[in-house]
Amino acid sequence: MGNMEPNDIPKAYDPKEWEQRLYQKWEESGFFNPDTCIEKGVTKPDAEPFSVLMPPPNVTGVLHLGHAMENTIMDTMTRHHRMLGDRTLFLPGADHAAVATQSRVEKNLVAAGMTNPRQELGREGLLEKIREFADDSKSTITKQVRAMGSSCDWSRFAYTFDDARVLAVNTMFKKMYDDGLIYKGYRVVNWSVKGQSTCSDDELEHIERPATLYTFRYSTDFPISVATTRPETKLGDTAVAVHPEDSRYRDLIGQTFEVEVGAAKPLSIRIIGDEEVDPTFGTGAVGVTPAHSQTDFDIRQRHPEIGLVAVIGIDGTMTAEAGARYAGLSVLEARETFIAYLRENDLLEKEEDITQNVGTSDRFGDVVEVIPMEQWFVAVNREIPGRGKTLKDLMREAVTTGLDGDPERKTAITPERFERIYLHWIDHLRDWCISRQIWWGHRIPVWYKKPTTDNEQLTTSGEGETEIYCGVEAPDGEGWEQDQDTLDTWFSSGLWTFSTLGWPDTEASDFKTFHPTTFMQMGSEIVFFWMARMILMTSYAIDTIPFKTVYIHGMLRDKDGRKFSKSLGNGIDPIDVSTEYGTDALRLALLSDVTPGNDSRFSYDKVENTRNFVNKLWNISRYAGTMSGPTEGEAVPKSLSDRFILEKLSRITAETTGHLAEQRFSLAVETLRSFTWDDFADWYIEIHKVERNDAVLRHVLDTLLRLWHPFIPFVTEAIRETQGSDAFLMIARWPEISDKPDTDATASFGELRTLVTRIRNLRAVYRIDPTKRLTVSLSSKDMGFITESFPAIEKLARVDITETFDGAAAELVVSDRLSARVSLEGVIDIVAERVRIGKELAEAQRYATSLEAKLSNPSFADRAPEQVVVQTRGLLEETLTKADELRGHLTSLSQ
RNA sequence: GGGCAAUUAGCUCAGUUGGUUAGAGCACCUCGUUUACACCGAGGGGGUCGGAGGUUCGAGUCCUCCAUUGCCCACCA
Repeated sequence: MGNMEPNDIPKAYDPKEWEQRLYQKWEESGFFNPDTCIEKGVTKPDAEPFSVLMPPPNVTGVLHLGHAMENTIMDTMTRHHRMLGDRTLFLPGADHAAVATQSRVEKNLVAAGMTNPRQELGREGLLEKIREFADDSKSTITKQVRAMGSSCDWSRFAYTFDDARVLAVNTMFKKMYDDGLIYKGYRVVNWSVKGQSTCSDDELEHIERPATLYTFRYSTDFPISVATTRPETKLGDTAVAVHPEDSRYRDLIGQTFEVEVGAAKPLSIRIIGDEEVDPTFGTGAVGVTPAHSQTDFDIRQRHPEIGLVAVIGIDGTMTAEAGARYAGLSVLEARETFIAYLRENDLLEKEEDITQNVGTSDRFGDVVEVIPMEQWFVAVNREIPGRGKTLKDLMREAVTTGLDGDPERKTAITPERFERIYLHWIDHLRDWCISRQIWWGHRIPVWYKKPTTDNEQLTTSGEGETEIYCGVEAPDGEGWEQDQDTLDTWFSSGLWTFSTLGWPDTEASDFKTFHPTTFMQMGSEIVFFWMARMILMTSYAIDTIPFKTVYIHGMLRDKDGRKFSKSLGNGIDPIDVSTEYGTDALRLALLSDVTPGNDSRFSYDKVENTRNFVNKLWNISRYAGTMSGPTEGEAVPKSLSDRFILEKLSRITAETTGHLAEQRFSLAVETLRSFTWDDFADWYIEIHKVERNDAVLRHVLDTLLRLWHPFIPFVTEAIRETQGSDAFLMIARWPEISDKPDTDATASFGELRTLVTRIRNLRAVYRIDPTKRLTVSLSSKDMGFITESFPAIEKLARVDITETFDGAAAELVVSDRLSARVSLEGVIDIVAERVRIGKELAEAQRYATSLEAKLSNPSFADRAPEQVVVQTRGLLEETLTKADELRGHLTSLSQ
């Protein structure tokens, strides 16, 4: 496109005219790909690498505003670093999201009329359905990410479930298996009856609900009463735990009671002493159900002599172990039956209504049962062979001292407080159950070979006759059958920063160049799921950190502070917003008023505001487009306002650069916005209309477009194009920071600004006809600093500046060196003006008094730093001078 | 029960290491058909920075306690 004439350019920026086309041009240019940037000479081959991995969105559906915010953060960082000349990679991807996706597809199938999709379709059939859904959703997602303007390298797109990632997952599994860090064990796990699968502790959502706390005795001759909210599980009790020092029960410790509870066979309850029991709570005794309680299972680890009886089965009904009377009943039916039994036999001592938190499956929604099963686990407390440390140790080191005390291998967390939260979480971390019984996911790379059945002796002997093989690929030979289970989706997510870069090939060029990655961002709700697992996997397998910096953001809420949710129906599709207001406006709105780690609100008011800003920038460029003459030229300052705008520009360049380096996105946006609108548009451009220093105006605009580009890539690139440039702004260089401050210009221009504002204020106060030009005379000890700006002042304040004049006038004291007389002959009455000046004088006197008080305090002079004292003294002098002048004016007005 | 945040103008929020008389956007009031922009311009009103103590020459900023709201963790059986 050629250089557009200013009147060819529409008055309002229309995002629809530009966004798709610009994105396509960017993408086709290949500059999203760091290798292309080097080939085309945009980036030096030895440039510093910068890499950021997109947290892969789940292929469960469409993206929401939260994703839009994340993409904006990542893309802003990416574009900034690309402009800094770094070898920049923003790698996109998608997550197969095991449970989440399968449960979504199953729900859809049920809604479409199926009763039990797993049965009706079988493993392969269901997987096929899920694959179709995932592919569909993947393409929607990538379209949305493009629409957000994300400058990611699509040629490197990674999927957590593609061949390269399967290789990484299996390699990692085998490595951990060989190191004894992955084991198969019979332990209690969280079991979702509805989903027919395990879930990890972190996949539980604790929901508060009312419950009844029953206090009862197992039988009349049992010496201790215990309390529970889950009476039906008491059929699996094998012990009662008391505090070892509790005088009430101390003598009973070690005894075993056979108690008849109306089930098939009596319970065998042993009294044990355990430090964890709180003797002051309830009866001071705990009925121990090792099979159906995580903490009780832990008690059994400490007291292996007690039994383990599972009374709830995987279908959520009572087992035969619970006794004939209960077997087959649902837990609720069993509860009622057991309570009825206790009542009949006068064993129930107390019923209390309490609220309790129950763990529910965050995917399937049902209350999770704790059930003992054989599952695969990652051992977090086991020493890693040859390293003398556990996985937990590594996870701690990575964010505190750095791995092995090496600060180069330390991850910095923003905001810092999440470091403490993370460490606290590690303290409570148990072995991680990684096996799932769902089908959509990485199949556990373990194969079993049963012995040949003609040897009857072996089969019945029940001893280690099954061969086990763990490997990256299936073993050779006949008769091997792969483990039916799949892996927790976070297992593959944990490898994300390196499985995407070529690992396990540690010689892969991407891996060597871009790992550890530079920057990561994520929502606070995912820190434990994901950040912790990435750190675990990376420190274990590669002995380094996954990323150098992680920025944690809060949750995006609606304008009333509510979460966005399907059930509330308050969801907003980012694409709708960007279609209506433009992607740039959306991006700005998502970064505004946000502080790290805290939730933020999204409202259409905000987007409207940012849209208006984008339009303002557009019109600034339209104004610049009205200038004639060559676009090149040294930006030589010729006036005070030139010096001011250049000085301020270099200052905000430094500030913006600093804010970006510290991920203070909101401050960066605010800095740029305020400069663009308040300084550049409202003052400098208005002055340019009389001073016409085109070179400076163009220089400022050009620099400003670069500074804005990482935040609002589309409109800035569009402006670049209307200017007739054929070089992408996307690969332009980030502005240099100048190191020669011109602070004098800032102060002097401030006085000019105050002068103009004061005159405008006079007009408003006295309701002076806006079209009437006023006469003004200026006086100063040193007029030199402002004379060059007379035309500007005359235009901005609509005045004519003269030497002196007679007649009624308002006296304005601008500073200690500049004051003005504004002719008000026949415009205002003297009395009103005296009142106005009187007010101003009173204010100055009040301020002077407070400054004097401060200075006369002896300890202020003693203890405050020299600079502060001098500054305060200067302020006082200025204020006193001003007060003097005002007093003079007041006197002259009364004559 | 433990931990972590938040509490600043009517609303939504900034305020980097304690240092000029606390800011922005929206909303509000007054004025304006100035040739970049009404998705605009000019001017203005509005806050004892949740409460109470404390440290300091000086506190929105640091400490203690309290209140309210939110989040995270935790199977008081």
